Amino acid sequence: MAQVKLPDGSTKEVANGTTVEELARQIGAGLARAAIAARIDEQLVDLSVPITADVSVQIITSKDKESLEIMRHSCAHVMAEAICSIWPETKLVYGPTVEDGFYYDVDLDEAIRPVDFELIEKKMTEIVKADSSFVRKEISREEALSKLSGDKYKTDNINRAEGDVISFYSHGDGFEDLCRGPHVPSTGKVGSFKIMSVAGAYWHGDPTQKMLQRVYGTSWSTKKELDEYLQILEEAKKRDHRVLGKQLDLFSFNEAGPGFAFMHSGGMIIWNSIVDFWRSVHNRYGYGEIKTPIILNEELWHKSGHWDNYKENMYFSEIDGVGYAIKPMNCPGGCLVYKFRQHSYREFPIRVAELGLVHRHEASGVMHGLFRVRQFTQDDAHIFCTPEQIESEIVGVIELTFEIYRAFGFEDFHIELSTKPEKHIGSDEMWDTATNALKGALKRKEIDYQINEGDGAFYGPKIDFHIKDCLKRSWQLGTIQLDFSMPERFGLVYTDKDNTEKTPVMIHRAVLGSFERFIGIIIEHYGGSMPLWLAPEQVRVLPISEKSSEYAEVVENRLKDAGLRCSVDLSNEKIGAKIAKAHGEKLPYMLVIGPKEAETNAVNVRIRGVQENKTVGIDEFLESAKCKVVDKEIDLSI
RNA sequence: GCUGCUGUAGCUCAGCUGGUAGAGCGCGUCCUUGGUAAGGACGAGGUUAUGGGUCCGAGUCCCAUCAGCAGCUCCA
Repeated sequence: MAQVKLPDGSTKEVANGTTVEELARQIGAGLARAAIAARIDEQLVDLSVPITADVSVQIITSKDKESLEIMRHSCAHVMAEAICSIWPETKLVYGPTVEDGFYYDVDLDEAIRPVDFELIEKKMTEIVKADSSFVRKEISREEALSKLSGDKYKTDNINRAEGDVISFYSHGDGFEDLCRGPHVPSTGKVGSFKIMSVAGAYWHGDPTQKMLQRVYGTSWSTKKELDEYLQILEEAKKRDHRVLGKQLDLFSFNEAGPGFAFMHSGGMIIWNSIVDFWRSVHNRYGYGEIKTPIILNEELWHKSGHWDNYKENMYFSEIDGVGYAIKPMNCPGGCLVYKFRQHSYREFPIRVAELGLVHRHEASGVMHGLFRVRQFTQDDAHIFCTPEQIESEIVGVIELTFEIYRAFGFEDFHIELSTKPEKHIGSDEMWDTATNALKGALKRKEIDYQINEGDGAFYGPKIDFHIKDCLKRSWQLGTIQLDFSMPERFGLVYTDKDNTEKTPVMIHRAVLGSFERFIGIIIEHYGGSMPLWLAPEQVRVLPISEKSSEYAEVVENRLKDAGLRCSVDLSNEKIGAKIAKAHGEKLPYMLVIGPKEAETNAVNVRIRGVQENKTVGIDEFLESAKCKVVDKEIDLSI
């Protein structure tokens, strides 16, 4: 007999060798029906596992979050069988679960196309209907290796697996796959699924290896959950900044310059509003602002180390027979400005910001709307200071960064610290000092962070800031990078207290990262419905008919005098159509006016997304709107 | 850069196995002068991404180039 401890604290005695499934049945028929897998002493196992000692057991049902992963993994096996039955020459590689679903990498010369998904799903449905059991078989590592000796992918998987026992799972007639498990008891329990997409993926993520086909699928406990998930995907699609940018006439791309964004006047209003805010904050934090040239002599880039470490991403040109480079970063230019005159320790720290336009030749396949472009504006800054000042300067940058993020409603951030990469300049000692300074500042601000070993820039370690948008998607924005080597390379010095020349420390930092990308992020974050202070057009006056054109002009002038961005819709349309059009353009405020309003110097205010409307005096509206702009308020209600 | 898919009117898309382009929205003109999420009529718009090829004939089939999309690798 074995003593089984259950999650509610109770114990149950069962015969030695009782399977978990039998245990579930003894507890209750409902539980047995709902059971997907189990956890024995912290380890996830199949229901068919026998209990042979005193253990604690938790039966996992679809209510537990672990079940979804198990289900999806099983679903991946079902998909693998379906693919193998359609294309018998398929070699299976690896099929894990991912967030929201699973994929299976397969080696198959014939391309699987989206039109084939239906066929795969049909085959899967047959396998699910058969409801055949998942059967686990364990053999020794040696046996497994000889069994699969002809299969380089599975042999590789065995070599990567831990332990001496290698397990296989089979279901139905003949389908078997190397797998750690656990699995749902039978193919009928893989949930509601859908094949999502297919794309190429290198074996082991290594570009020198064969390109495999990665088939993505998703599965959920119920059809309803699957439909909800597909619905959310639809919603995210509507928020796509590439779609909204086109629809709202904010920016565009053209074949004439792949990866180079064209900012339209609407997009530039958003841009300039952010710049105004950004400048005011930087001014308050003691930054000066400079602007350095986009094209600089190639020699400079040899000196900075970019030629050796970043050449493949740079654009080059020639002027009067002399080599020039288009800047991919602003720091060398910043160093030249520093060098323009002498500096004393008394001036330190010197904080110099630059909205620098940089060009980087990104691989053609990685471009993505405003998120990944070949030309972008960094909200860069370089701080020159003494080693003693590093920590407090970093603390200052962190405070400034958080203040800016909060203005856009980003409250959920996390920080990552990246250390020395393989390709780097500077001594190990330098790297240690720099890395410790960053850690010190984070400790002082009591900020938790994650460490990414080997992920730093070639000239120094860095801290990266990540934010989460309203759809809980994470984005990297700001970065702080310590640099002890660039000042040395450029021969930057300052005169210290003891009247000797010393090399300053240089801190590179960006808060928003790239203006282009940040604008893309906030478009998605706000779903195109920009807060008043960022909205390209803030108010539109909608006269009921031509008879009110004159009063519309009066209202428009009042709005313009108050500094609000506005227009009047004088089109020959009924009021309903004008409202619908303004809503489509995501106008924050619509002021409906007719003879009634004209009589009392009033406006009837309609707010974006709100059905009810309210008549107020012009002055009252202006006062409220002006305050909302100044306070960067998101709520539009008056 | 790699793999796969896509490219038709300003936008979103239709166009079956090859037989000389179509809708809705938008745009223009006119009618209508209206009270809160799209009134009506008429009309203008396309070397079907580009360049080759097969064919009596190509939006449709084949090849190349360019661009976009989904991923992979890389990255702000």
